[in-house]
Amino acid sequence: MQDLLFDFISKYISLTEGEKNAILSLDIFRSIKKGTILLKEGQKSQDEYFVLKGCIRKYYIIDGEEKTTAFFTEMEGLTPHCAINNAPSDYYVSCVEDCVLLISNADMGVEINSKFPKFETMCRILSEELLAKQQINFDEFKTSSPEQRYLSLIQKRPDLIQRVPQHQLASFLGIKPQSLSRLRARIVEKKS
Amino acid sequence: MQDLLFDFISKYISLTEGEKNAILSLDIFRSIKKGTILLKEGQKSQDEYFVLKGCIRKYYIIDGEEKTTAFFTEMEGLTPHCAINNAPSDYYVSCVEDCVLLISNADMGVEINSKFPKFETMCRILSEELLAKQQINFDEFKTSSPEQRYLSLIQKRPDLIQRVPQHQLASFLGIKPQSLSRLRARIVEKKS
DNA sequence: CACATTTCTTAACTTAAGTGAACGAGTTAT
DNA sequence: ATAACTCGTTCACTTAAGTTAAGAAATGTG
Repeated sequence: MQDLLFDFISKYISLTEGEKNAILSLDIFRSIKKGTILLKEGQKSQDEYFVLKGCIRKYYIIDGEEKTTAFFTEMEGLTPHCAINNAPSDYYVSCVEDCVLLISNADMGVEINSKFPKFETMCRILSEELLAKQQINFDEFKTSSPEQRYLSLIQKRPDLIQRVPQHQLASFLGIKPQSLSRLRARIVEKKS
Repeated sequence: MQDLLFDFISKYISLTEGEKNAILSLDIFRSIKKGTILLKEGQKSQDEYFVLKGCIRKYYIIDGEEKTTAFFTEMEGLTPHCAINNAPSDYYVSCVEDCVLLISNADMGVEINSKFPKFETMCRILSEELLAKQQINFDEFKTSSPEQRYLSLIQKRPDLIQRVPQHQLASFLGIKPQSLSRLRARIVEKKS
């Protein structure tokens, strides 16, 4: 499981054995059961999550309804807004499946960044990459219809459709579960 | 105009006179006329844009139609995806108004980051902040209707509604210009 | 100034998403 | 084993966005 992490890091920077040990000594690997809520609305937390295995989701509760806005799977990380500005969280984070996560906090980040400057370089590159990806996703979302979004999701993240409940996918696509059902039926209809 | 930049930077890190001069010596201030296209689809460019004054917009041309997905105004920066992965750009960037911009490129970034490590720290913090803001925006977009989005835009960026043409705002809100007109009429109707 | 172009609005019609309700299948709890 | 709950689907109905077209207002150009 550690290899997964170091393989990922090696795409960005090279680590010595000493540096690897320094990271391992932080002891931030966590195995977490499906359904566990990692962060609740209103809560203040410094924790950041990086998924080594499994899937976590971010959701709001608006007028009593769950609105899922993002999923994070293998080698994707979530830094909640509340960890940055130290304000109460607006949303929840929970495990869609049994997970292995890296759970780090800002203090550890500061410590490791000051010890290993190249770590900061990696974090900056990662943020910039993620930001660019995020912007492309947002652009695609804005410029397409729910049906197009669903078809594109089938292409780009086919695993999500399997591992995530439909009603969570629906709000991820910006629509209601009933609309997703109908939309799927419409697509099947068209094919035939 | 330089003070605008240094005031902004001072929110994140403190600069010595020497460092300020090093930045000024890069000579990256540019005055640009309204309507100028800074980046075209298909073009490869390393340039990054930071708005000191004015407004730039990012748009796609899909099936012959302009789809505006983002505006950047004072103290906001755009690092096009093509500048990161060195691939042809998917979109256009143009000036909505006469602008004063900082136009930098990746090489200059590398140079200044290696000379002044604290600059890299600022860039990382800026990316992370921007990423978090971006995610909140995306979440809001997903969880609300076009009408709610428009009302929220009036609250959060009232200037945009004044300085940007309606049809560009429409695609920014994820709808057609005609729908925005109708939606506005509907809101006025409700008020009375 | 007059002409062309762009921008915004309105209208009628079509299409798709939201809403409320009901149903069956599968799961969990008692 | 039965009851309670969740989840996905379907249906009928409502509401709003997409589409096509037309015209008015504002802007830019020769």
